[in-house]
Amino acid sequence: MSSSPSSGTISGAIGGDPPRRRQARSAATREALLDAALSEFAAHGFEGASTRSIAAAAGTHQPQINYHFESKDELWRAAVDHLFAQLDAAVTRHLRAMPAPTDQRERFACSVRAFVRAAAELPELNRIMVQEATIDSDRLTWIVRHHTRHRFEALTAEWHRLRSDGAVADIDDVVLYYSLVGAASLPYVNAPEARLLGHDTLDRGFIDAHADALVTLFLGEAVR
Amino acid sequence: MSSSPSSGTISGAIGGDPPRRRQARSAATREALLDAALSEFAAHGFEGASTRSIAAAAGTHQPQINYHFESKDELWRAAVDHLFAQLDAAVTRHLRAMPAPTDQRERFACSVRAFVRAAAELPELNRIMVQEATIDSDRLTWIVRHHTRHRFEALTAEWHRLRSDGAVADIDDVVLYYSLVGAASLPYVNAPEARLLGHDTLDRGFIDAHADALVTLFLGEAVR
DNA sequence: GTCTATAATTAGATAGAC
DNA sequence: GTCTATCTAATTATAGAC
Repeated sequence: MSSSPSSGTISGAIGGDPPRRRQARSAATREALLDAALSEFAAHGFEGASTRSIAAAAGTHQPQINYHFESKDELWRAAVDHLFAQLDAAVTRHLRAMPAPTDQRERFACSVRAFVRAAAELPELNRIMVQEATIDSDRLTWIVRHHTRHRFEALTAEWHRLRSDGAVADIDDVVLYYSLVGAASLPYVNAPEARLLGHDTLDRGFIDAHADALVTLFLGEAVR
Repeated sequence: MSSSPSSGTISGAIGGDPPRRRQARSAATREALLDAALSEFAAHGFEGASTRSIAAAAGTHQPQINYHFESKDELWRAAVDHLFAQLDAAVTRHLRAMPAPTDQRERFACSVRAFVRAAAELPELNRIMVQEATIDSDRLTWIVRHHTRHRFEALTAEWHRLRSDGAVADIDDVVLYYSLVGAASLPYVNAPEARLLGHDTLDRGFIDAHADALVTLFLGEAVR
C-alpha cells in the first residue's frame, strides 16, 4: 500500500517486491513452517522440537515463527489442525476409490481400509497423538476437544450399532477403539524401527496386507 | 575403608555415616533416579525430559545424575534396561498365574494375556518405545539391538509356526507383530487421553475385557 | 515481511567444599 | 556421596533495521 516497487531485482531484499509477491511469499513461508513443524514435532515431540530447527527445515529464520504464529504453542495448534484436515481429506479420497459398500458391516470395513491407508500416508499424525496422549497437558485437552472426541464417539457409536445387530464380535466399544487404532497405526508410527528389523512397512504390499488383515480380524473372513 | 565414623548424628551431612549407611543411601539414590527417569522420559521423551526435573522427582539434586550415571544418555540406557527387566518379570509372573496351556495355540493365547497385563502395568515401556521408534537415532539402534530384535523374532517365529499348522488366520508375521503390539499397548499408552474421554483403561475390568478381546480377535472364539 | 542482533531463561555437565 | 555454585551452550521470544 505504501512503497514504490522498484521491481526487476529478484535477489536481495524483498522490500522492493510488489504487494502480490510479498503476500505469495508470506503464504509460502507459512506453509513451509507448518510442514516443517509437523515432521519436527512428530520426530522429537513438542518439547524436544526446537523452533530453530523447524525454521531451518522450512528454509527461513527462527523469528518468522513468532511473526506468522504467535508462539511455539500456536504453531503446534496450527500444525495439528492442518494435519487432521489432511487426515479427513485422505480418508475421503480412499473411500471414494473403493466400490460402494452395500451394508453397515461393509461400510465399517471400508472405513478400516481407508484409515489404514491414511495412517500410512500420515505417520506424523499418530506419532503426535501418541506423544501427546501420554500425559495430561493443555495440549492434550485441546486436541481431545477439537479433534479426537468426535472421532472417538462416531467410531464407538458405529461399532455399537453393529454389535447390537449381532453383525460383529461382542467386544466393548472402548476396547475396540483403542485396539483398532493401535493396530492400524503402529506399523507406520514405528516405521523406522521396522526398517532396522529389516521390514519396509511403507511398502504398498505391506499396507494392503495390513488393511486386509485388520478387516479379517475385526470383521471376520466374510467381508471382501 | 578409611574414615573414622563419628556416627550418632543422623541429620546434617552424611560424611559421618558409617560406610554401610553410605552405600545403602547411594543405592537408594540410584534406584530413585532410575524410577524418576522412567516417568519423565515416558512423559516428555528423551529430549523433553530435563535432568533437573528427574533429580527433583527422585528427591535429590541434578549433579547426582552425572555422578551415578555418566550422562543423561547413560541414565536413559540404564532406565530402559531396568524397564525391560520389569517387563520380563511381569510377563513371567502373569504366565505363572494362569492354568498351563495344553497346545501351541493356547500357549500363544496365554502370552497375549500376559503381555496385555504387563503393558497395563508398565505403560512407560510402550510410551518410551513409541517415542524412540519414531525416528532413527543411536538410541533406537541401541534399543533394537538390545531389547526389541530378539522379542520381535521370537514372536514372529511362534506365529509363523501356528500359521504353518493352519491353527490361525493366514496373516503375515510382521503385520501380526505390529497389529498385536499396537492393539495391546495403545489403551495404556494413551490412558490420559482415554480418561479425558471418560474411560478408565487402567481399571481391572477393562484390562480383562481387553485381553479377552485380543485373544478372540487374533486366535478365534475357541480359545478360552 | 524478512532479516540480524540480542535479551532472558534453561539446558547438561563440572568444580570443589564438606 | 552429596551438596552448592557455576560454566558453556542452547532454548523461546523480542527489538529494530531494512
